[in-house]
Amino acid sequence: MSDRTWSIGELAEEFDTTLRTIRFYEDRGLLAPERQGTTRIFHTRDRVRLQLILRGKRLGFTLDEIAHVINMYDETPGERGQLAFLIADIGKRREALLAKRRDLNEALRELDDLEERCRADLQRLSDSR
Amino acid sequence: MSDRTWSIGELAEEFDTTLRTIRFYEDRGLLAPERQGTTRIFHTRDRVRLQLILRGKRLGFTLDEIAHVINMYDETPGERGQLAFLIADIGKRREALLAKRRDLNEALRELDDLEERCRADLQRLSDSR
DNA sequence: CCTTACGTTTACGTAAACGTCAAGCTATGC
DNA sequence: GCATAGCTTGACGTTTACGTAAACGTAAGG
Repeated sequence: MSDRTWSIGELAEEFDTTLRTIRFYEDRGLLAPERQGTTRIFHTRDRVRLQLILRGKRLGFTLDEIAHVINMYDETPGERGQLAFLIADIGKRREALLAKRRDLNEALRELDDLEERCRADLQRLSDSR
Repeated sequence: MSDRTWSIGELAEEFDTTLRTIRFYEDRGLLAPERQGTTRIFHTRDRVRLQLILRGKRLGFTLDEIAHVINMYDETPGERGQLAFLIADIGKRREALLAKRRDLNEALRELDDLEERCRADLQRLSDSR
């Protein structure tokens, strides 16, 4: 597909992060952009990985957890046993995400309750005048 | 309601956290348990707050953000202007949670895709033998 | 009376995730 | 030909969220 490439600055701007952060992710082995001399060249593949990383961060995962998941997407092994392991791993990851979604939905419900109470309070203020 | 109380150790065990963590939250003003002498006595109110804090953490919010939200639940002001502010604030919080849920659902979808690919690979391995 | 369990404060340590210089290379426009 | 913009690698600093150790208080049980 798109064989466009990006500089580190372009990616930082696009995803509202910093050069330092992107370099840090490379240091941690989460990214491995091409090099032309010393300069980093990011391909679509790297871009996608960066998006995965940042999304993981927004969801409160650590970089280690994120690295784990990213490698799941990467290594897609051909061997039988490894595939079984991977599928089991996917199950665990899904459970973690679902747990998070339960937390999230609960928080949303409570927020709705709070707003309702606020609106009721406002109504009462209007009525009593 | 329940006028039961808890020791710091009981709460730590129940929510699978540590004494240090709970004390730290008190230090940061997120909890303010009763004192009998120097010993902390936690009431239902404190317990609920602790649950809120831990859930917030699981969702990747900072303690500052969590403090903000907790205070929203607490201060429920009676005045008109403050109520309007609070409602606006609730809107922002909700948007943050919804954004997080979008991220989450996307991650879940991709995980499903990956699993499907794995199962297809397994199937192919079985077929070719 | 002494241990054991549970609690307390104080204070320094630490891991994660970057921020912030410093010092230097490189390519392009004027 | 030189300033400017953007990139590079160190290396030390900072914030957040606790961990950990020291030194001590308190209440119950054998």
